[in-house]
Amino acid sequence: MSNLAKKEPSRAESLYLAVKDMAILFEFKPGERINEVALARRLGASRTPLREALNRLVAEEFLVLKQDRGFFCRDLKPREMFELYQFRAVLEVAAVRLACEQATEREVTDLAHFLDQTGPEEGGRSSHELVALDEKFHQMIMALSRNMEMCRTLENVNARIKYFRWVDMDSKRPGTQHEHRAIVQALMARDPDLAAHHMNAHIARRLDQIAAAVKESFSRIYLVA
Amino acid sequence: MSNLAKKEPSRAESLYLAVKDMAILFEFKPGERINEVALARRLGASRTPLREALNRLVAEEFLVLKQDRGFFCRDLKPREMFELYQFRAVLEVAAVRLACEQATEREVTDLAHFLDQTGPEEGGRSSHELVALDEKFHQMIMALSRNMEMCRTLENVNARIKYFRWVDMDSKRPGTQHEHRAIVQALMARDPDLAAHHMNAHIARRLDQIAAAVKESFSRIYLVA
DNA sequence: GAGTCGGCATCTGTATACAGCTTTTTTTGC
DNA sequence: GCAAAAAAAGCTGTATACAGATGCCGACTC
Repeated sequence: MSNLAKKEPSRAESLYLAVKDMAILFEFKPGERINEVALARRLGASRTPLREALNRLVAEEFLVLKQDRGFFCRDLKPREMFELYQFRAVLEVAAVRLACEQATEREVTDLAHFLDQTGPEEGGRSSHELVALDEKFHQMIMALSRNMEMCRTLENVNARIKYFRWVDMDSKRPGTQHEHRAIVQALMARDPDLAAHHMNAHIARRLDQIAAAVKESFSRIYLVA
Repeated sequence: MSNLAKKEPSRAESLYLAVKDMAILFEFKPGERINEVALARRLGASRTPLREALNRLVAEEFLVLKQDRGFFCRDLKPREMFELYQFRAVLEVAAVRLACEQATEREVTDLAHFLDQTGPEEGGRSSHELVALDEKFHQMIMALSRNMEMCRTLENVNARIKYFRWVDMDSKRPGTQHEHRAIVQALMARDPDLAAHHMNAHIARRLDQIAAAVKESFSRIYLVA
């Protein structure tokens, strides 16, 4: 039939995905050293492809590599989380401005539809699901900016703050949906300044809760263990 | 004396730096396949640490990895260059706004001093030197934003467009210094909107020259060979 | 003469072996 | 009994070997 049949990914590739997930979930504790031999055995591969995966994750800032001492999990520093949130705000504000120029009518109405379907408020969803939906909404706007580079960077930032967002999402914050709707309305009106204003308020609102949420993150990370 | 003596970097680390430089200089032609055995021999190492370096560069988008076919040099696509320039503008506009709030008086005057020392206009410098100075100026502002994550991302973007900037710098554009000065003055006045305006104009001015500069880049890349 | 098949050369992807550095444990000196 | 030194264990960083995939080239077919 098809020789388009997707060939299965290399060991290094699947290890990369697996270890990245583990890093996102903080299955490695902050600052913890990663034992290559043990991890390779656990994941059923040898050290060579594992190390290639680990090197990619160093470049993406999920891990840190120390000379002759090996790979370590990144730290979880409040300051770093703050900067990532700030970065996210910068990216998304720029994105929504560009989207005001670039998006087609169809795309904007699709976005509004997406909001409708995900319901007015949480509706019994887990925080993982809620974050996934929230992230999806924001990624859709980023896509409308037509800038793949910014899109890729936002994905990286999102992955690095995801754990944190799960925690943050649990300390309930109503009105998210409402804020999203304000953004879409500004987008429909093709008003970049207004859209940017709403987007910035939406994200910046969380900035001052960061210290508390980092504390909470720590306790969860170590409770799981 | 000191046991702080910096221990020399690992093979993988120095290979990473060496190959990154080669990628920046487009010593690999766009789309070209990289022969690991040949490159490893040329750089005096074995394939294992070289592949670790190459994997890092894939994560940084200097190279592309194709299943069972190896590592390839990134393409040089006008669209991609456009997006990177746009991204750079977004980052730097945000940075200068933050700098208006965050920078100390001392830092701003240092910045002005830096401009003075680098002279009114080029003064017989090579385009490599001019780009280095220009980049330095912009990185100094980025540092004033106090956001390390954005700083790191800007470094990556700059590295990826550096070749392109060398070419662009050659097709002389006077007034750079003047524009820089306008940015610093707005910064001194702590006027974020004005500073952002100047920064954006400064970078955006190049956006429409991109198609031409990419063409020119191609011819240079292949002439060197 | 164009196209296809088969075999050969080349190269990548992975496992494994080993040297050297780090960390831990044990031993020694006081 | 404690601290420092020495030895042992463990782990990383790199080289090398090998299996499997890809791409090339010539022979054969129509």
